[in-house]
Amino acid sequence: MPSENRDAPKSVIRRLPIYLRILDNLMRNEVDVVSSRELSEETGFTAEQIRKDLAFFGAFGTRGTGYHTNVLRENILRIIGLDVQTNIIVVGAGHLGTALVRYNSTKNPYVNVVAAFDIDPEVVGTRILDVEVMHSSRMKEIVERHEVKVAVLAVPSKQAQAAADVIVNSGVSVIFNFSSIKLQVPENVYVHNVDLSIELQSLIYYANSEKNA
Amino acid sequence: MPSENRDAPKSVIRRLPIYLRILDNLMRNEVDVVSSRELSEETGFTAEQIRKDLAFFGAFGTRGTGYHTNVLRENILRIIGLDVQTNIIVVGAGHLGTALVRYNSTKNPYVNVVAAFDIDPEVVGTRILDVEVMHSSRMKEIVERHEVKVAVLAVPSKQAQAAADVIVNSGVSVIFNFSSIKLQVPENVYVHNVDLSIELQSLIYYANSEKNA
DNA sequence: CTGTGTGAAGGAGTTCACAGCG
DNA sequence: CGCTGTGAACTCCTTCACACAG
Repeated sequence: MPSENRDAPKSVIRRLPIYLRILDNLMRNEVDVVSSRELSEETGFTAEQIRKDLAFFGAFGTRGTGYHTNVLRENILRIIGLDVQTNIIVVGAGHLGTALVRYNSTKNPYVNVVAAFDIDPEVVGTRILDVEVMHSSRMKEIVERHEVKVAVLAVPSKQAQAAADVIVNSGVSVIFNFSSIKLQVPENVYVHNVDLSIELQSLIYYANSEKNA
Repeated sequence: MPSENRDAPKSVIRRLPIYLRILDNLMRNEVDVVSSRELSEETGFTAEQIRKDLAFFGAFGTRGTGYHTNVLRENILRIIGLDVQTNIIVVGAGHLGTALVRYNSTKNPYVNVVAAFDIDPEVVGTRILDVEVMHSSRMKEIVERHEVKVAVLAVPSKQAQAAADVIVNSGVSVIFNFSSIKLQVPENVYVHNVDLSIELQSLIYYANSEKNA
């Protein structure tokens, strides 16, 4: 019986929140039990893969029946660490940063945006929804007070490394980086890059190879 | 000698635009030649992997020397299909959509945002930078006139499937989807999903497993 | 003698096939 | 029987090791 000891494949961790969203929906519709086959239809992943993913962390299902929606949901919440509200900050209150504050405040359950940061006096002191935009010099104070775990980084590339340094110095160990530079960070800091230009450019390859129907 | 016949691994296609950006920088700095080792230092990928990626499409390098920056750049542009400007549209002119229009207009070379679309009378007729926000009913006309290849979809989840239907009907075959639902599209349409909630949630797993230094 | 191009070996993740429990 | 849990086979990609061209 495998447990949470062996470190989980990244691919599995990426899929867990997808299962979670479906389970949230099923809960709302008061569906008590769900099979890997049904999850397969919702997600597009194969049923075997879903069973393997879930079995990696333990045996949550009932043979012959399926998975109890709430049991599975609780377990996934616990595995990811979403059973307690997670505090995050957004660094950079430009257009993208602002959109990300709004997005995570309204569309992302389980996370709480405690503050946004910028260095532009024009925006410091303003609010995005009910989130205050503070000067970056206050980051450490806020991170410590709210035990912030994750920083979303959305500043222009030229300022990205400096902003990352401030983030690391504040004690945050996970950075969700939207800038297009490779951040230099200590080993114990985990950086996840999403580069929208790069992703769009690689899509163009597929747009151009669409000769076949 | 492998050529562009065998269909390229997705992993390779994802990395090509990263090489491209570095080559653009080298061109600006008038660096004529670059080795796989130097590209490795910039990207974090191993030198062998970079050579394999590039060799997949042909032998662009010079043994004992490295790659000629401009030759390699031209080849990558041609492989991806960025040697001609690519026209895209952004569907949804809310906060995220607006940020994406701005982002791609200013930060993404090689692509041209020809229009944004929405159905809210409040925003139809306004401009984001110099990009006009049009009613979705005009999408087909614009797509045909400008031979639009890619649509960026950033509307609320509830409207996402309807918007995707309009996009598909307009003749666009590649959708960059920021909504959190699984779009139902014909087989010949390629959908690339980026779900910011999901990605952030999976990051929280790593934030919580950071016990080790 | 340097750095590319590439077969061979290795590793990670997915699919298959089925044993086993409710 | 039905659906989960899981070893085994397989596929895809990465790393290794080295031949070979400039």
